[in-house]
Amino acid sequence: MVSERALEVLKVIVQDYIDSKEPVASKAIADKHGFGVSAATIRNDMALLEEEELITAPHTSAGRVPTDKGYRVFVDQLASIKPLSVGQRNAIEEFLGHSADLDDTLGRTVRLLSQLTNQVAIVQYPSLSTARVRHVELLPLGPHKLMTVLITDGGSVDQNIVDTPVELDDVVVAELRAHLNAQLVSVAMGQMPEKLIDLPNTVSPERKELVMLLAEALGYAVEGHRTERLVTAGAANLVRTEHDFTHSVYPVLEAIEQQVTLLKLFTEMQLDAADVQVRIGRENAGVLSEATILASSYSSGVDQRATLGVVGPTRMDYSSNMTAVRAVARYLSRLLGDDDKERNTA
Amino acid sequence: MVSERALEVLKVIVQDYIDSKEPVASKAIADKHGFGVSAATIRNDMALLEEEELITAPHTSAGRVPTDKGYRVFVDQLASIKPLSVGQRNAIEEFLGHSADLDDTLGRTVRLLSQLTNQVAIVQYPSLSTARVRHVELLPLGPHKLMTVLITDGGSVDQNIVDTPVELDDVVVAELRAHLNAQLVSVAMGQMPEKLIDLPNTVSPERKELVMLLAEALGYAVEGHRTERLVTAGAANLVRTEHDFTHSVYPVLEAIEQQVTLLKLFTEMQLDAADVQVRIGRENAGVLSEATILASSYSSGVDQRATLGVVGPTRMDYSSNMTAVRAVARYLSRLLGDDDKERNTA
DNA sequence: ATTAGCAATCGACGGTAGAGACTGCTAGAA
DNA sequence: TTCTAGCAGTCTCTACCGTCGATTGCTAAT
Repeated sequence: MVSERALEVLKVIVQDYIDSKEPVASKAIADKHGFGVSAATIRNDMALLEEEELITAPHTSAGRVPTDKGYRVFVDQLASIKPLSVGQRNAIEEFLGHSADLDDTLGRTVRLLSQLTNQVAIVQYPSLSTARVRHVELLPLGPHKLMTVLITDGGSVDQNIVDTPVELDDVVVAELRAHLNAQLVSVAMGQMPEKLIDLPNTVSPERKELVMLLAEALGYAVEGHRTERLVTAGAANLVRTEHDFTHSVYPVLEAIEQQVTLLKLFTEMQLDAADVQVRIGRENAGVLSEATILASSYSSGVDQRATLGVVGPTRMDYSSNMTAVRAVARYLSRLLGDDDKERNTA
Repeated sequence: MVSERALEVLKVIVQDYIDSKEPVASKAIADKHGFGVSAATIRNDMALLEEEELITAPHTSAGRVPTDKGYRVFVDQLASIKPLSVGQRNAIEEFLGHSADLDDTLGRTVRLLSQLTNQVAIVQYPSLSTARVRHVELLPLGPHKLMTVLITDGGSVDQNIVDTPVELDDVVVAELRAHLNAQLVSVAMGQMPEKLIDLPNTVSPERKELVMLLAEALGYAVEGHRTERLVTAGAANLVRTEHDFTHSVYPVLEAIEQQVTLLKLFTEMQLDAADVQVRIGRENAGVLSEATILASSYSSGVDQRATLGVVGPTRMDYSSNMTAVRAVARYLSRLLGDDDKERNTA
């Protein structure tokens, strides 16, 4: 077991190393942070910490750097909570204002988070399988062209254009619209595929073909929403911190762009939705084994949770980044949640 | 003036350098590409080319690399047109299929272009100031909530949610919808702001306040479309080619993410809309002075042109990348153009 | 448990030497 | 003229050496 003071030493090592990017020496610790003991004593503690694999020395005559395990202990037990800086507060305030729709809101959020943390920020679109259809609209765009619009109670809107084989007048369109809404409103997105398959059977035979086309178009919209999606910002930040990676950041950037790895990770992490989750270095498999992921979940209405977070080198400012992620997640929840409440009372 | 053979030598230097990333030596040229002359003769030609500042030697005992000017001559006079490879053709074919709307189409396009060229790909949204309003829709989402939907003949759709101070029944909404369409359909997006300002004056006083809210919401949609936007893909590719930049690629990536630099550049280049435009190294001001931009314009319906292209190091495969950019631009024009034709005949 | 002192280890830096890669030049051949 | 062969000159690259400084781990004393 390591002593109380040894843990303090670990804390100082992590903080100094994050600051300076240089291995931290025993003398530097004794000088700067006193503890009332000499460098030799610090060295003994460091030997202990090394035995516990919490720190490691790049080579014999160098100071020590934290291991993944060391960062883990730091995050779990030692990190003090930094309040948001004035600049960060201002940035969040400025982020307020008109936001047109979900796309816009999430786009702003991800840029905000990237600016606050100086890392790559990632926001997952809410999984809409629990969202419900609020309204289906049909808009004639011409005698043979119809636009379907699918609106959910999450505030998302999707449209598709359908070429109709037969000419449609407004009366028919109005009938179809009424019928579709009667059938589909309040259906959860997760139930939509089966509902849509069944849809053609709910109309008279001569309408069947047409309704199949409409069901197909609505199916695309549903599909586009059930598919998990991410938005990212601040990829350049990863290049800035390139030296913290032993190999190239290329595969990391690629993984971020491909999304699939991160989506898997986010779904895993979301299982436990409490506060900010941290995955450090080798705790992540594959190309992300040199990176740290901070993530938190946010809610966009009842039962709809999604994840947001940042990706960066293991050598990052855990305290302030965790604060930022937490703040943005809460903020976004409030923004989307309030919106939702408003709608429910409306 | 440089001789015919000297130009051939330049061509070989460019091609070899692109391949090998190493300065090209006179002996290598004589060995591989014969010319029926000895390395000494090639050296004489190289001295000439150096005098013309088409090539340069990193140091005394090294081969030569092309200068920006050398690449320029290569592109203008020497580059042979490479047909698309089978793989590239397949990728483009595969890109066919259902594409839901403009966002989706451009998103696929930019990923396609990035894959074809292994560079950062960029697609500009069509400037919609010449697009016209096709339809305005009002959807009641509740007694105090209304969604406005603005559809243009470019196929783009924008929606906003409005909280109405008074309760609205379907009859009123239908009236408003009819009125808005009567006033706004066929108006060019460029004319919309003034039209919208005038809009409240076209209704009875008791409706005025409400219509002002609607006009504001529609205004956001118009604004969102007049604002130039870019989508990008393949940022990781820039990191892959990092060594071709003397300094960090960080500012380059940042400029791409910020968009503003590229938008300016694209607008400049679009002036002359013929074929693929190339800007090499120092021909670009600022942070892009070590990069090359290939761009071509595509049309999305009558009079609506926008730009698309790739950004990469000056040391890139001009022949195949120019072919790819050209092909994708034509392809996208056809995709959007055909769509438009269909609609016009419908 | 702590400390002072000291030997040992290793990276960083600078200088040197040799090998290898090209070029530029010169004198002569086609 | 145009080209070529040959050669000296220049520069990079690599390896090697030695020194310097930083830092540790150990030991013996407190």
